[in-house]
Amino acid sequence: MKQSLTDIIISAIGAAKASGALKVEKAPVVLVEVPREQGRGDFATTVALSMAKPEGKSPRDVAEVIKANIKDEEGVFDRIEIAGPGFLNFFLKPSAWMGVIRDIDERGACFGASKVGGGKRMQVEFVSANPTGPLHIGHGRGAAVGDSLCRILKFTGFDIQREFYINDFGSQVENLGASVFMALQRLTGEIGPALEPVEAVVETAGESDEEAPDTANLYMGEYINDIARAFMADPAFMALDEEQKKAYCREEGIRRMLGLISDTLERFKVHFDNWYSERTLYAEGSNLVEAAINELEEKGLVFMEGDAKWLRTTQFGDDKDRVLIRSNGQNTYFASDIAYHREKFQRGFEEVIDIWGADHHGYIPRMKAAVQALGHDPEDLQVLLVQLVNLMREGQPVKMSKRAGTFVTLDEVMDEVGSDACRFTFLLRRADSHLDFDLELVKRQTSENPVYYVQYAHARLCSVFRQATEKGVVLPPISDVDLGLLTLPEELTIIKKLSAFPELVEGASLSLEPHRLTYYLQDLAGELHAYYFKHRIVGDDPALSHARLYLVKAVRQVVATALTLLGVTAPEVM
RNA sequence: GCGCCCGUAGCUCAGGUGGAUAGAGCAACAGCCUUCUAAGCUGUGGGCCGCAGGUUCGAGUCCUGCCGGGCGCACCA
Repeated sequence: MKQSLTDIIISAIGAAKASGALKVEKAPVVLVEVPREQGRGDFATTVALSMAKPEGKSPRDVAEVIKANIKDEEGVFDRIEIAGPGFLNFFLKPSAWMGVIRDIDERGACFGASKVGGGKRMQVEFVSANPTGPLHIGHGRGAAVGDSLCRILKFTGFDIQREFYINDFGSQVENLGASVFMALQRLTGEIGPALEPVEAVVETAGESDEEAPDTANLYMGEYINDIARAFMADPAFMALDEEQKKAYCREEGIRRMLGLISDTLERFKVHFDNWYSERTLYAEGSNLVEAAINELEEKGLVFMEGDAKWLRTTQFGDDKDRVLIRSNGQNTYFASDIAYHREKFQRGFEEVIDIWGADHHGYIPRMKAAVQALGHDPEDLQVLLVQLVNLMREGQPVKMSKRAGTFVTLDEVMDEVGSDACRFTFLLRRADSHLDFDLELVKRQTSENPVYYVQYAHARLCSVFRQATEKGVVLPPISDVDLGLLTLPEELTIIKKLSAFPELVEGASLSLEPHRLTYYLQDLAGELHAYYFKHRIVGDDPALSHARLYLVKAVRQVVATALTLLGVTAPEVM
């Protein structure tokens, strides 16, 4: 709708040029938008304002010329007005909108899908939690944002791979192994009872592990004991010697933790296409970290200083140069991250999106610099920051403490509020703004909670169809239905909103902003509820009933599609 | 001290990539169920868009400075 209008305006300007009414030295950018206020038409354009200066005419005069040159071959315009300083306001005939309902009926779940992505190969890496503990609520937000974004990107024609990066190389996994081993020793009585239970080490989204292995840094959660108990139950394990047991605790511990993480994610409806192990980068015979550093060295971007090896990231806009290999000979995490990102591009991805905790924002310039140093455009790496979540209960902050028996893990939050409410709430704000997650509020099934408001609209419409069927209503093919009977203002409002869905999805995709969908859904659900309350869908007049049923069928479809893009279910009964 | 993000209604937040008279939910108050789901609807009040300049036909949106809040500034991961 918007696009065809844009074309009409462009050809009107072309016609004006041909007749000499306008000079048009440079083709103007024609932007068509939906005016905020009622009464200013269905669409408006400001071209006349931007063309006034180069044309040497007043904006209103330019608008007048454009208007005079518009050809309405299909008869969609009710009228065109020139308003204010030179806006062109277009008022469409109601009949011009009805095609949307047919379109939705025809395309079903594909309505809104597009090919703007052009099949571009993209990878989205998110969550990437250390395999040292269960996922918590912060990971949950990253998972919800990342997964919905992937759904939206796919829907708009991008070729997407979801990747989880496993940090299984550094000291944190040594800590995990040591933790499991110690739990084992305690459970078998080899060492004394547990120390005074220390608060579980709960990491924030994005990870940061302190210091070297040391009992003070071991993980103490009950999940560690669970893993140890499972090992104890295995006679083959108990027959191993101490060194073998330690190694098993580490390796099998990682595997089990990843299993738990994966289970939680699946339950959250998040599925990764690929799990990439950091160890891969250090594979014998093909050490990718060495290879990456060598490549940078060949480009003359590496230098030695103070026995350390540095990358000249300042050449690409970073504030200071960064160490790749420390003076003790060990690689920095940055070095393996460079190798990792280099490898992503080598796998053929044209664009790579990383989703990080917002506390890592300082890391972006050096990573972008590294990507450039490797010869890529800095825009080929997009970093999406996700702010931390404040977990609350009844307005009071919840301490992230296992000992206090408060909920911290994503599983526990899902137990309490459910996956749908959890995901929707995470997507209720833009990713980079702080989010208060109030367990009581999210759990509450009232109007305070937008999730149910939207889902209810879907369930309600399903119910309408059930009732209609029970009454013996048989919906004829849409070609036999007179949609022109939909003349109520509420009906037109809804139809216009439906027709805006494809461009909304496109905008959410290109700007990487899944939260736009939650706002759209609340809007659409609101219009539907108001309409439903005020008017009967199925009444005495069969022709009108049929038209209205097709209208609400379209609403139900778009609500379902949008919810699916958010990873939230569209219930048929509530 | 330097860098990034944020500041919009009492609260929580939306406001494509500058457009016309500033948006929603919640909270508050007053109403609506013999009729397709009241997890719903209707109405009312509520604003110096942090402050001060600048850019232009036009600024919540872009630029500069200041104030206030968050985060980050390792040869950690």
